[in-house]
Amino acid sequence: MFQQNECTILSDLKLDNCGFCLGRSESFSLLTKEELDKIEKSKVLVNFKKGETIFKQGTTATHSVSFAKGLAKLHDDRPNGEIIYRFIKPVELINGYGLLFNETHHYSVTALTDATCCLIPVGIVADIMEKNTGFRRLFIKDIQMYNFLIQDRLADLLSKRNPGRIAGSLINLSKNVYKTNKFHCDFGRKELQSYCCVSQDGLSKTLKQFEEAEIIKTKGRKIELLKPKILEKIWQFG
Amino acid sequence: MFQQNECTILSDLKLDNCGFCLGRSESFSLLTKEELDKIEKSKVLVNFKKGETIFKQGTTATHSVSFAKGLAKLHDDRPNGEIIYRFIKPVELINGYGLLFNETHHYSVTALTDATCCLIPVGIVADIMEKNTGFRRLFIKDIQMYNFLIQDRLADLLSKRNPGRIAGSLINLSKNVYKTNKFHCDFGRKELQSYCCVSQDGLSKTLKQFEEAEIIKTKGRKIELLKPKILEKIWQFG
DNA sequence: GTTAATGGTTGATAAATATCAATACAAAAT
DNA sequence: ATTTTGTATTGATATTTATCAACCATTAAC
Repeated sequence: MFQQNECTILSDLKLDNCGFCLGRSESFSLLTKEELDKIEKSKVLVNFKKGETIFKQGTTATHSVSFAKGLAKLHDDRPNGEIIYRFIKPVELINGYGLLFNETHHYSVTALTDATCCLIPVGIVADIMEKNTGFRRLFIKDIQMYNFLIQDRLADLLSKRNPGRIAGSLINLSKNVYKTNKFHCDFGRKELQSYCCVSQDGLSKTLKQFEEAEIIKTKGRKIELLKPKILEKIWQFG
Repeated sequence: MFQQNECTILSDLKLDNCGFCLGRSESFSLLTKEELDKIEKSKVLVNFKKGETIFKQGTTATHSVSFAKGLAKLHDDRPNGEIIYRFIKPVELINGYGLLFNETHHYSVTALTDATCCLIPVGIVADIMEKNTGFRRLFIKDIQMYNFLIQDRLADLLSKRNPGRIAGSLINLSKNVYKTNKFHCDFGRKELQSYCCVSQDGLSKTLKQFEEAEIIKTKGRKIELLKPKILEKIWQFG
């Protein structure tokens, strides 16, 4: 099958047009022409270089962020080190607890590649949410879904040991982030470790074990899942 | 200071009157007279015996639950065992992800003592949410707050070892559940273990260590925090 | 009062994990 | 090509934790 890459789509739809997000993010499809205009006028497109902070936990959530291009990590910076809750890819709205709970970001988002975000002032979004019931429902549902996914992943990690944690994380990367069995990570072992919630040396060792059992193949940042089904089993049983 | 117990309050305010919840749960105070009437007419008071299931994860969330009397555990039944996310005491609304995300309960709630709940059909609540903006905001905020607390606790447990997990859990029980330094648990070690995310033997041993260091004192289900500040330190540092 | 049953504790053992230091590797710079 | 720098791996060691089986305590049943 013919596979369109990110760049083609971007040049087709023009990134600075809300049609871009419309075509990708469900909740935006319920906005009226006027509401879209309002967003179009108030939004700001911002480019981030690889490694740059998109926003930081503890700061005020002034904007609703639509992630349009690149890859980012959503992480919680804890006293004992960072935990990566999830990876963010286009098009995803990043509206954690800030928008509906209090005005504070409860985690940080950092670009892993050069990235582009569309920032919409929270006031505008709140306003539209107030008036457009359909949008509101879907928008809130969206936020809740992402929060639930995070919570569920944390509970999963908490109830498993290293092999299970790493197996599950690799499956996640393959299924939900890169959507292929053979992918090149846009980040180093440090990030993979924070994502799996495992020590860095421990990660290396378990990866080696998987490799010796011919379940995966690694070369630098390239990872290939040779036997995804066995990996699923390891995930399940611990 | 004179301390009123649960029973006194109940007989004063009459449990089957919405005034009871009104006096305790913030979001209810923003309802109009008509909305309260509507709830009053459609609500059902249900008594649960100790150990009974209030609702079970996976089932459809047909009601919004206001927990009026007793103590309950909110737990996630996972393949590897249950995790207790939090304890529920009067008056708390239990509206996890079910109400705003999909119609399914994502965790179970079980009574730890004899308990009374007020069940309000979700349709009624959704209806009022639709119309009453102030209530909606506070109600959603409430749900988000509880979800965030759970997420944050999971991340905390995940980043700490046994002593830190147990210290943190004891502090939580003392500060947020029983609101005193010397309390009698309404549940056994099995539950405490699921709450701390630690093996049962491991829990015993760490409690013993704390006791030998004269940080706590235990007698059966009675626990007294002798040096809460040291406990806080243990929590912080792992 | 004795017996059974349940729940909690304890010590010994085994497994898993983190940590440390040394090494290997890869990428970038000279 | 060679050095330099940052990153990744590896083996040895030390902690930590779970598990198992035995034991003790408390309560319930007879």
